[in-house]
Amino acid sequence: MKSYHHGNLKKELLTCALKMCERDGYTKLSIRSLAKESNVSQTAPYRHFKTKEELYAAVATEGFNKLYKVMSKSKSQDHKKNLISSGKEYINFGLKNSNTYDLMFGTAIADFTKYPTLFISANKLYQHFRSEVANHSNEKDQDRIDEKSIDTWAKIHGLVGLLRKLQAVPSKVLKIPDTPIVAINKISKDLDGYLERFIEKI
Amino acid sequence: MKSYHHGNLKKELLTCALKMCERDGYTKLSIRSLAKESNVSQTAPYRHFKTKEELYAAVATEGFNKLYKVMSKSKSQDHKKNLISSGKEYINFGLKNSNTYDLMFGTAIADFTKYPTLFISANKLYQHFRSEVANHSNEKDQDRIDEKSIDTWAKIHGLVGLLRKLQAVPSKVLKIPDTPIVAINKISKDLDGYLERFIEKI
DNA sequence: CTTAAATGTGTGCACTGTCAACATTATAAT
DNA sequence: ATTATAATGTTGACAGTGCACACATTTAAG
Repeated sequence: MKSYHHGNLKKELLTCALKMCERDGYTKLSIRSLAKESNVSQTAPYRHFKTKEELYAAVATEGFNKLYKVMSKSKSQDHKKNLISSGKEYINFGLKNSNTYDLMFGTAIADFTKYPTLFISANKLYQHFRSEVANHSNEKDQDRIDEKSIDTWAKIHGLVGLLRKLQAVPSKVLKIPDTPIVAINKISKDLDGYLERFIEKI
Repeated sequence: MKSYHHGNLKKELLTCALKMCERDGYTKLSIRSLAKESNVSQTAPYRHFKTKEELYAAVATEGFNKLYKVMSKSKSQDHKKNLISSGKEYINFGLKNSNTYDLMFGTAIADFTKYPTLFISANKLYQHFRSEVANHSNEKDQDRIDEKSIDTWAKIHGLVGLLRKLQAVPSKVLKIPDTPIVAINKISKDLDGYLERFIEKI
């Protein structure tokens, strides 16, 4: 007994897309398969997302919100602890939700300022991160805080990129010497220690 | 007067793919359009690249080779100069050839160890980079050299990712305050100085 | 010289994003 | 309450995609 109008299709499409995207990667996510999974006709999603990129943007927005959530969990008085926790959560998110992470930082969405809600969510994340860096480094100069924030972000972001490469590789490759893979693997074995040393240097 | 057999199709396909990929991004690169651009039938490329991913891998390999080339240009006695030059070249490559860079480090090629030539090219690049880091930091402990290399690489790699986001954004966005965009823009304005400070800390 | 391998073409399948025409329902205006 | 309109759904079509198959032509090996 289903009615012609779904009632809450947009939300259902989004949660469905989120799931599919994370499971199979955003390149595999098609509007048609999404429609099928939501039991509507193949063009129904177009009433809610004008293009595929708009759908991507919606998924990415959700991703930023989730990341923001886990990164603002730690509310210790110890600023260093907060930053380390955030770093861990960030890396963890990037590794566990690697397909979504890709959507957030990759090239699927060429100019993310075209999607205001996405832009806002991304900014909110940065501001939180920035405030943590500011608190930890005890810096007052705004330009320096900005530089340190980008600095730290770039490094963690890059690290996620490299660690993800490691994940994809078959384990026997770890035995081949003089390879970035084995170097990254060493770090990944003691990620906590690495992070600690790294935050120390900020 | 063209003969049935092309003669050197594989090479032509590759250079053509390289060009198309850089111009339009690898997502727009299709085997069919590649075939058309090379004036062969739409399935001819399959004789040389079993799958699209294999084509991607070939393009990415070329990318690693090019990057290696520009990064090993500087052969100064001053190790710091070498490293800074490499860093600049790396970032420059990532920004100028951003679509190829994407192919090299993104998710288009899930497991790059599946393609031996690609794997080798990537390793060669890392080894060069690592030796520069080793020379500059005057470190002997192999594990530390590895950590520092990955460390530095991650940061530059992450920086490229962030800078590319900046490139895509319309310039008026730079006026919106409290945005990572403006922070990144500040760094990009004085990339040389930033790099100098950053290498110093290694 | 024959035969196998390499490299080309053509056809077809299932899938994709997107559009236009149309059906149904919810909502706002009278 | 009735009606116009906007929102939201469906169907069908178009051009483009990756790839598999059968077939043609050329090259190279025996």
